[in-house]
Amino acid sequence: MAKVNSSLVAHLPMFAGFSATDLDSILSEAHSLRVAKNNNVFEQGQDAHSFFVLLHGHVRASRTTPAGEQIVVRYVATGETFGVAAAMGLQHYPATVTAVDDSVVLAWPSGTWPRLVAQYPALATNTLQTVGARLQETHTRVVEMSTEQVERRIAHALLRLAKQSGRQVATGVEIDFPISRQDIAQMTGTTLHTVSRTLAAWEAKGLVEGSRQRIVLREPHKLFVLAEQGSDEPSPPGT
Amino acid sequence: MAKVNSSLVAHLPMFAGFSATDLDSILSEAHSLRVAKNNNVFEQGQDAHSFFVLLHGHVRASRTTPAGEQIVVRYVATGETFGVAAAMGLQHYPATVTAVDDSVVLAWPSGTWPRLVAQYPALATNTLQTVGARLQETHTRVVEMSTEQVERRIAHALLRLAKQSGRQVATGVEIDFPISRQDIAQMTGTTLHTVSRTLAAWEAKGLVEGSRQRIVLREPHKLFVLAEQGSDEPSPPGT
DNA sequence: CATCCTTATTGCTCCAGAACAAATTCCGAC
DNA sequence: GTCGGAATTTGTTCTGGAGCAATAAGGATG
Repeated sequence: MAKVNSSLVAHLPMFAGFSATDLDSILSEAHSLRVAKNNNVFEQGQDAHSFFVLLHGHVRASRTTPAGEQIVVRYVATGETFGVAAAMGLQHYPATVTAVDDSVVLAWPSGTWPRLVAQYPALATNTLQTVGARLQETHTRVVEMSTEQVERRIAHALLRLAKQSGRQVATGVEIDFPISRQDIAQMTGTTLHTVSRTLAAWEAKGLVEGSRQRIVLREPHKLFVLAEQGSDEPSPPGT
Repeated sequence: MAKVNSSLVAHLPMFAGFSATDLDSILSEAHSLRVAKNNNVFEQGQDAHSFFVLLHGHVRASRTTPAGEQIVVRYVATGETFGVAAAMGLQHYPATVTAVDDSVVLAWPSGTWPRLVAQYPALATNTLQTVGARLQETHTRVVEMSTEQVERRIAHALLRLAKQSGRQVATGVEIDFPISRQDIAQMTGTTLHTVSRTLAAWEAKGLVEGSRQRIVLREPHKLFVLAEQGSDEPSPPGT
């Protein structure tokens, strides 16, 4: 089994408050795994055999409806936990996780969770915080979908992606993994057509630049203003 | 301080796996509190001073956007936990919780959480499961909002409410607390106008009956079919 | 470098449902 | 029982963005 250096993961929220010895012990139960771009780490409905930490790369969690439509649940950045279905009491994975770039994950068999938690209770509280934060984000998304129109939702989604996985480049902040118009549509509850049109309009205004599977935010601040108040709205007086 | 009988809460998911002695010890840190209909238990943005279990009644959690629009995050039924912001690492409540009926809650100061968890680690794992389940529900809601049209979303929302807090009555299943068209609109991301029209149409078909703040599902099964496949769609062949 | 396939762009039509606008009904308070 | 505010219903108009239909532009493959 590949040996993982505890210093690589010591700073992750999942392992906050653990000594190097504890960490080594926890890591000894895990194995690391390469997942090539466009391959699934696991699939929706499968038995939740393992839980994971993403060491390198980017993966996407998505759900498929009975009718076959997909929506993107979230993108997972390096260092984040995913697939903790078993800890949440689920027998099966509620979503499919796919590598959007060549990625490396650390995997623990779900069976080890109860024992690890019994021995290191902080694992449970750390995970609770992570899951809690995700719940808040998802509520925010529900609020946005309920109250904002498409343009602002797309702006919010891009800003969030840039914050989570943005990379400074010459012309602005680039989203650091391949992402299609379709993906953005599935994150914002719209169609790839509308996303394409919206980005084209922004590109004409110099707010973003993009090409196939690539987006650079040239003017994050202007995008932020647009996300917060919409493109026309004559800034509320008295506020 | 009002004494709470441990047998009242022993069966709740929050306290699964606790002995009567443990329970008494945990309960000794809590106090119970009456909240009259239409009063808030706490408000969005306030310091997260306590966490709660609902002993009696019904409360609603809602979020307000900067622009002043409200959306309903969820309804809490008897026995459920709410306000566990502190356990999730939040300083402030992310939503406002309002009693929709005269209610009784059990409250623990947030400061007791770390100590309780240290002493009773199962509290953390139980809470993790609860929060995890809520995350899944919220994802389901996102999926619905992304892929279904209004009529089906309303049907799903009603069925969920009926499942959670339905009461058998002569003509069907009644939702066991006052809920307005506006509330349903805020749960499904639409307007009260559209909800009113939709319910009126269903009432004409005998699917539901309703009056001010009251809804009875007369034909839950038909509503279910509608929720799953829409009102027209000619049942997919070969499936 | 020719072919194929995936992704992206763009024009056009159409409609679900939002927005606006009144009425109307119900309930609690005095 | 009358008054006043909140909840609901219902009619009408309007539009954001979905749906449909091509076309174009990249990348990958052999």
